[in-house]
Amino acid sequence: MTKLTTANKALCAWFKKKRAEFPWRPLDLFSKRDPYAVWISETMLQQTQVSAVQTAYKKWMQDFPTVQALARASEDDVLLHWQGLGYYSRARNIHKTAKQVVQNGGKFPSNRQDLEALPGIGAYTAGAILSLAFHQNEAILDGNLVRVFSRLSEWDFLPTKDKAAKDSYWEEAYNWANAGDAFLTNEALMELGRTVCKKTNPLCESCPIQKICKAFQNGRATAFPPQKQTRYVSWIGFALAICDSKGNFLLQSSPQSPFLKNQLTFPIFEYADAFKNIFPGIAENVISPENVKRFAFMGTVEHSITRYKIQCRVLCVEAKSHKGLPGSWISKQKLPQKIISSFAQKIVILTHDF
DNA sequence: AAAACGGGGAG
DNA sequence: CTCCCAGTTTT
Repeated sequence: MTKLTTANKALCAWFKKKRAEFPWRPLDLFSKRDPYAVWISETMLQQTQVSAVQTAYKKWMQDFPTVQALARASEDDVLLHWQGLGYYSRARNIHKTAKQVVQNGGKFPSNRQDLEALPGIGAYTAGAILSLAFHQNEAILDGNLVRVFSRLSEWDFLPTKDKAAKDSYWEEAYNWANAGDAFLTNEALMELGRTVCKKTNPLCESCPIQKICKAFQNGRATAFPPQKQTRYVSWIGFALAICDSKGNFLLQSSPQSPFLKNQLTFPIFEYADAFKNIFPGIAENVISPENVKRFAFMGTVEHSITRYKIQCRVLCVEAKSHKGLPGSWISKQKLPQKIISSFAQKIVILTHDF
């Protein structure tokens, strides 16, 4: 019995005993899971913390219980179910893939290549579906496993460093997947990373695989994996909430914005002088001064989107006519269902006093 | 290889 | 306030 096999047994025993209950986890640990449910939960969990996903997942599965039901739904409805999770391209890709899967007979592919050809399914999600749903010994690699592997071997590099680095991590992931039942091992490794082998304050004394962990033995767990530097960018600008006399608001996608590029929001601009109390000249790119009936500054919205720290002044404008104002005119009551992002929702609130 | 993509929550 | 989190796609 190899060292890894022994460690894997300890890991899985720990997982069976200590695992948390989640809506996407089957009561019977050994049952094969519905590939559709695995796909939805694993995609929701990408870059999103477990606690934030639970409510959205339950509602989703209630309203779209099968891939067929999802394929039939409207894009607006799908996005609405994704509200609050962020990375909305994930929802659009899911919708696309659902239609594709139904088109092809409603069965999910059961091999890596065909799965990864589907929109929104990459190496991680494909491995998750193959192992958790089909019980194949396929590997996964996510942030949790990277942290665990980095500490086990004291690897001072991330898989994003270069191809060799990526190959090392995936090779380790396959070693684990083949050490026992991958459907157990994969989830156990993620659970270990989430609850024990944490980024900060790791609980090494309760770790079931501390015997094979180099970083633990050297008391250097928190030195791994190496830190990646993120730099934040401050973004100052304003949003135009343009309405007509009946209370319809103009929504556009704002391609010149560095964020929320492909979704319906208020026109937004980066503008260093956004805090001057005048009608900003740049607003005239959207609406001509002759078409302005009245306008008012409503306040400032603060929000973070990926690396951008946003300070956004909100300017409400009543237009005399729709002429020369392309986009979608949405009634005030329907704004909350048409606007997906939390950022734009904050703007909606400020328009109430206009 | 690097940047883009969202939001909530922990510390 | 800063930082992190069950990745994928595009540039």
